[in-house]
Amino acid sequence: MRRGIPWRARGGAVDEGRELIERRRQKVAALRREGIPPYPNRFKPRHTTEELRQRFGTLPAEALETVAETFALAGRVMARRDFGKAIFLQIQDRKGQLQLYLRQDALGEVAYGQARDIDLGDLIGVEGRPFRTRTGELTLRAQALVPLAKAIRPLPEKWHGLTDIETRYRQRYVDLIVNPQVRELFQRRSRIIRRLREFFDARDFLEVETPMMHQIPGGAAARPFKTHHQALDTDLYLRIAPELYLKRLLVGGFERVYEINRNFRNEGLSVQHNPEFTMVEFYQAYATYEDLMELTEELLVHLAKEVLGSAQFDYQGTSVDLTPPWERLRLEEAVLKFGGIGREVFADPEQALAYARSLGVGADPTWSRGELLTELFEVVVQPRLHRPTFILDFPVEVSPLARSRDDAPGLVERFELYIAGREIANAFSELNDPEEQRGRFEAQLRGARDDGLPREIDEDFVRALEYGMPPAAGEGIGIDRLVMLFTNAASIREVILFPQLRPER
RNA sequence: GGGCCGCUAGCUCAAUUGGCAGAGCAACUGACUCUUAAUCAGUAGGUUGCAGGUUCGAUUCCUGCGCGGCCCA
Repeated sequence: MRRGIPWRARGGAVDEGRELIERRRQKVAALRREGIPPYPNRFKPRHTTEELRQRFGTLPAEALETVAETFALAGRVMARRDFGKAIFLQIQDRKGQLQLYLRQDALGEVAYGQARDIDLGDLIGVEGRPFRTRTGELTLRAQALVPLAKAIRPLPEKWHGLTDIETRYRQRYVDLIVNPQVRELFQRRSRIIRRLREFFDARDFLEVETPMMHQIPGGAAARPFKTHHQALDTDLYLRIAPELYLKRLLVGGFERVYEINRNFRNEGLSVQHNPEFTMVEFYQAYATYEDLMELTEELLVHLAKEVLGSAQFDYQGTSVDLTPPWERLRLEEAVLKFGGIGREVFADPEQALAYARSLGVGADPTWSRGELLTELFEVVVQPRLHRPTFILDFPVEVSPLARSRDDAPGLVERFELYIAGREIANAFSELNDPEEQRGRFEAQLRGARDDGLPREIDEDFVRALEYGMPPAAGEGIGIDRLVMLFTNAASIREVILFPQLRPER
């Protein structure tokens, strides 16, 4: 794995701190020699640091002295202050930290001698009674101590901690040990997803799981990851969207479904894009995109209040207010408004193309009006959509799965939700006319540029529509971006436990 | 893919114009039975991301590469 001179440490990712590690390995060997297992799994913690804090956090010292109960905690040693015949340790469990007090006269010489070999980062079990130190800190007076897992690598520095972004992502486990705010962020992410589930469950949606491996990638426009199934001797694609399967379920009679799961897109990485990302996608029969706008307002306000306690919060230095109703702006109107141009520009393809090129959009005459418009939108409008805004009525040629407007067949009943300049959601009234759907797919094939993307009509999806899909509306919400918003994270990598990075060398 | 920035001890960071690679924490030895970034005395720890070039001499200047960050496409 590591190349180069094999007989010397090279400060590589794996070999760093050889001496520090070697010293700790020797401690492990010493424990074994003394018959003390360094990695036992027998100790059962009966309490957490939080329980002690809740029960005794405000109890005065004298009252604490009368507590006869012993407590059993397990945790990681985060700090150590040694006084010769007494030691203070700070241990951390999933709920927080608590100080331990070890005395030679309480533990006995043998046990105390073993305790002196405890290193920062070790996992230990401890039993004892609580008391309050002279400085007022709630502390557990250790009566017995047991090693649970010896750490042979040192933790980062206690004061500055771990700040190197690359190491934080590559070794997220260390990040989580030493950076409490990171732990809290992922706890919040979990809470957001739990509330999301509750929201849909309460509205009689059925949570489902559809294939992650697709024979025909569909439901979105994106380059897929390709893989191969040996036994079937078939190429498969990691899904770029679950849409076509969820709509099959509408056909099957599940009138309200949702799925929270990963999508995979084989495209660039950025502060807003990770190759695998989590979406909630949901479909409701007999609803329109108008209904989903209201549902989305309700959902996000609900989540914000549950998770942040308010519909108003700070994001990256500016305040966001989710109080409905949110602005609704038609796509073309938005481009005209923010671009400061007249309607006539889009009446004339040449003028429109020239305008796009003047803004650095690499458009050419093969682009449809709709493609030009959506591209211009991204450049001219999107970065300036700070307040929550629904962008409505996209061109049909960029929305092959959406239902056309009854009054304007070139447009579809679709919205994208933007908050703080970021696309958060995408929804539409679903196209359920099988003939029209087939026509849209065929038009797509005809208009396909040679960009290396697999092009194939999902015949089974059309066949499903032919059985009759109830009129419906569906929506996808990017969970990672939502979590970014609710955790004030500037990069999507901050809200993904193990973001994709280039291989370490 | 392009531009800019970064990469020095396990961690966080210094190093003047190109002139002896350093500090704090962590570690190690010793002292200390109520500390809170404990304190005190001492010790050890480096292929300065990698490869090449310029130079008497390179952490420093140049080229290429790797990884990361930000911006752009």
